[in-house]
Amino acid sequence: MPRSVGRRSSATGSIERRSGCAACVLVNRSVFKDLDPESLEYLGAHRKRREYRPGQVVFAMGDSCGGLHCVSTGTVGLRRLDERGNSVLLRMAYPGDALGYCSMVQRRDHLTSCEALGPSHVCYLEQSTIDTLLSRRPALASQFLRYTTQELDKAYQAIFQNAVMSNRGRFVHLLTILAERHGTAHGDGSHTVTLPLGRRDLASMIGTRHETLSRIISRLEADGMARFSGRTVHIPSLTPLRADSEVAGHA
Amino acid sequence: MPRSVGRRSSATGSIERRSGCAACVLVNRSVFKDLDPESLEYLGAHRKRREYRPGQVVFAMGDSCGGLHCVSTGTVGLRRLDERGNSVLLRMAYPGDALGYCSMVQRRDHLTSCEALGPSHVCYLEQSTIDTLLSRRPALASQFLRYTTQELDKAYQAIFQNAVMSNRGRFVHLLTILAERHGTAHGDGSHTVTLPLGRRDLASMIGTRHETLSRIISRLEADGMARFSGRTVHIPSLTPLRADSEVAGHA
DNA sequence: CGGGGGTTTGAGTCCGTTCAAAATACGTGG
DNA sequence: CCACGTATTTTGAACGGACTCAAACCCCCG
Repeated sequence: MPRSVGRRSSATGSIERRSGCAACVLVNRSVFKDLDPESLEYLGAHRKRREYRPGQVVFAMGDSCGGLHCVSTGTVGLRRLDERGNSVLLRMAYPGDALGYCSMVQRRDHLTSCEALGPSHVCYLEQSTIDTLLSRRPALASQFLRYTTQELDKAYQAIFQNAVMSNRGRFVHLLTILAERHGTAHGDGSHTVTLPLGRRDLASMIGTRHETLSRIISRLEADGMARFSGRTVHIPSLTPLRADSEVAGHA
Repeated sequence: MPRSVGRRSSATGSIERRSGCAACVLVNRSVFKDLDPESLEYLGAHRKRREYRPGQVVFAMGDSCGGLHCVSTGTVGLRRLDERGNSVLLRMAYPGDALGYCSMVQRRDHLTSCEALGPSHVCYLEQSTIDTLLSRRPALASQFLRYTTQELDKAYQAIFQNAVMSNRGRFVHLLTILAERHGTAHGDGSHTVTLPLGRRDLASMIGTRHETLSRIISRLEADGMARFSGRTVHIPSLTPLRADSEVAGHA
């Protein structure tokens, strides 16, 4: 059972300086962003904050959902599995993102599992805490609604692009997104990206096999669009990548 | 501009017998299902109900979103297009389903277009009407939240299946879903389905070309799993279809 | 009877998958 | 620090599937 840090305000990380969730909320743009100080205080007093190492499981498919998770630092992934061992990384979540809200709202067991992709901190909020806050602050429900509809739009966009783009186009598109999140830009417009995922998970995100992804990567290198070395990618320029994912028809 | 029927309670259809949305709400399970009679009355008084013929557009991508649409009768489709003429049918909606709520919640123009797939009735509710109701009945926000999270779960499930299943598996799966909605069961376990879509849209829903879909259909007929004649499908038994979509690995 | 859209079929090519093996990176313990 | 075992990634070859382009077909409607 996660316990650890709790509400101690004199803890190590700089994020612990301020009590509760105030620090998170200020730097990020979570669903709690417009909450008043009193509610934030309440939230901070009732959260359980826990550290996760890469690969560690936050919750698993089939687990009962007793509340809401919220990413504080790091990167986590939502994964779905089936009986035959297929694994797909459905979504990546970053500080401020909520996790497990579908199951919480519907009072149902988790349909996806969640694991840390890098060193991360994830907070946990009991269902009762959220319910109390929702009844006291109706505006919070609107924020949740805004958040879920944004995610829904993203999901539909992903479905559309999966239907319309080629494997290569999908990967190039994924690469540009990852570059924005995990890349550092250099003066000459080139970027260096440290991917938070292995080949298998990258392949699952574009709906193909890791062998196929390897060949796609080879071709990208042959075209001079990127150089791959393990999880490190060097991209001379994002422009041709974006152009590629725009044009890339179905085959 | 849609106008027409409005609040007249002595109109033609049987659904018009009861005033307002009460009839819709009772038979279906819309987001308004648990609303009190007074609110339903308010809703019914402020809705604009309109009839659509097959192919007619309810709203289009880029249109400003001034409120919420709700399917009353029939079947409608949500479609997304891109610059190069690609068209994907993202979702089908049935009586009780809400449309355009993402754009309404986010106060943004529509990202998808919506058109009637068969003869349909769709109601329109002004943003202000929904806002008033939301402020008077906070429980309505919870219902919306439940609805959007359900749709989000469906979307993720679709992404997962697109990533994991073959074209044939995806189509068989789609076929079983359409059979449940649009099929009539016979005594011997066979079903007759009248598809509400043409081949092109069917193909777009599984992310392939209509030529490829034609060949998939040929193979299904060769396997004796279904007989196709235009938009009419006869399915001897759903059992082998379900088994097929379970097993069908990626290729 | 002649469009015109939608659907099916055909041939060729490319792409993606499978199975298998080699190469590389990684973590552990000696 | 190196050796080792393990997991991941890359590459190869063969097969099947899917895409493109194109033509024929069908059906509904004017």
